[in-house]
Amino acid sequence: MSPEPLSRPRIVAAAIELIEREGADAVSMRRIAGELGVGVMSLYNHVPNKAALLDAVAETVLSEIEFADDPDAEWTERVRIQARAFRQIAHHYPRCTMVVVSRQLQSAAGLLPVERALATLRSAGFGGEEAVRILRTFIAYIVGSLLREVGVTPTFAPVHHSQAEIGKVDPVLFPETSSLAAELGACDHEAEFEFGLELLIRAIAVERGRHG
Amino acid sequence: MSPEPLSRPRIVAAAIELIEREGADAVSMRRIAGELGVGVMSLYNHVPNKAALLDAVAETVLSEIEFADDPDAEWTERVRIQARAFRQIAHHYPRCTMVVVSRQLQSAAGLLPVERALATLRSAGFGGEEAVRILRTFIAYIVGSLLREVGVTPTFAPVHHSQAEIGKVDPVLFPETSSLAAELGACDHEAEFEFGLELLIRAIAVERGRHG
DNA sequence: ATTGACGCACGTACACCGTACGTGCCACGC
DNA sequence: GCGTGGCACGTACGGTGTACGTGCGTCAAT
Repeated sequence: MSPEPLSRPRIVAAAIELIEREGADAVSMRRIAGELGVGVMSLYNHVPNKAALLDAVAETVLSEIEFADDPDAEWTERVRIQARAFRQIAHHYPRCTMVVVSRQLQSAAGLLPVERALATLRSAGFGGEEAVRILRTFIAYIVGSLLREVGVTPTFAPVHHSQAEIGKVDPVLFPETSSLAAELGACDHEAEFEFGLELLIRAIAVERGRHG
Repeated sequence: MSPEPLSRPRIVAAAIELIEREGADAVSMRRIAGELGVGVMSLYNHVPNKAALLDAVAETVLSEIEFADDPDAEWTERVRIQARAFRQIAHHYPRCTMVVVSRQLQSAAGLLPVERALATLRSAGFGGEEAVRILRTFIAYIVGSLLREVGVTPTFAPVHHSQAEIGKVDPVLFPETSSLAAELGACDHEAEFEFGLELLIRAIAVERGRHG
């Protein structure tokens, strides 16, 4: 079937493709082996186990985000760009997003965005402790936004049917929720993301103005 | 073993206890049945399947968060309190947090916090669309924070060993990361959470002052 | 050229998983 | 007294991750 030799990158690529095509639940070692036209146990010559394979998936996805950093730009613009770069994950690999977010990796791929962000913040004049704090705040916001965007978090990212679903809430028990059904049922993820991002950036800008 | 009759709440409680004791991966229908001293298939008389059981777990955990809302307080304080209430989850049910966050539920338990938050924001004078936007921003931040807190997100919530781990990063490839190893290795989750929360609340307060 | 070792694809086997289905008990309404 | 329905339970099937053994191809040293 495939003349090229089995290899770790080929296995990871097959896993990513499978996740995007059929969802993370569909991933099994047998399934991946099938995709590659290969025996199941052959995979274990290149990957120690399934958990490590999923880590590799996360790492690969993470390493593919494209940073277009301009060191001469305002730090606010640089932060914006880095945050948006992260959000690309949800676009390029929507079904992998949960995998990426739900495993913690201490590999280089996971560290590089951290390094960039810290460098940006430090060069903007923030202290070390401050930079770490700000970074953590942004990551929390970004991770939470991605989860909503890929439809995993309970706040009405319309999974394409919720328009109908949402009308069902009892208007006397949940007056606000039901009167805002239209707004809750629709979600322009990009606008939503930008809104919170801008909010955070502005808040941090005034923070910096106050004591530094 | 247990004279009390099997029931859905007893099953859910056993599942929660098991998750907290051994982690979400340890959950299996057989395992839960074992905990209850009961045959596996008996569970299916009360719960349609495992996914529904996990939904029930999420719903139960969510329904146990305690809101101490004071309708007379400033909206900023009310938002603070509601956000902190959510964070209780990570304290009371740390290992369940991922389960809660990773399933979207449209049940009453999931809707009640939404309703409360919307009511608070509307009564503070925000428009409908605005309120929904702000709510989504807060939820993104809170969810992201919880994930970091329960040690699932790749930004160095010290899993209790990372102090050692973190020293390992190459100082020439990752100068900032390695020079800030101490700050990255430690994390006062409460302070961290409060920092971002305050940032968001202040930002929204000025937002409101500007056009409404 | 022969042999040895090693890398790697693969099959088999095992323990565990979710759950469809059938069986039997027991407590209730008629 | 008798049906009936709810519920606990056992068995069984198709799926999972992976430990282990086997055999083949290639390359190194003799």
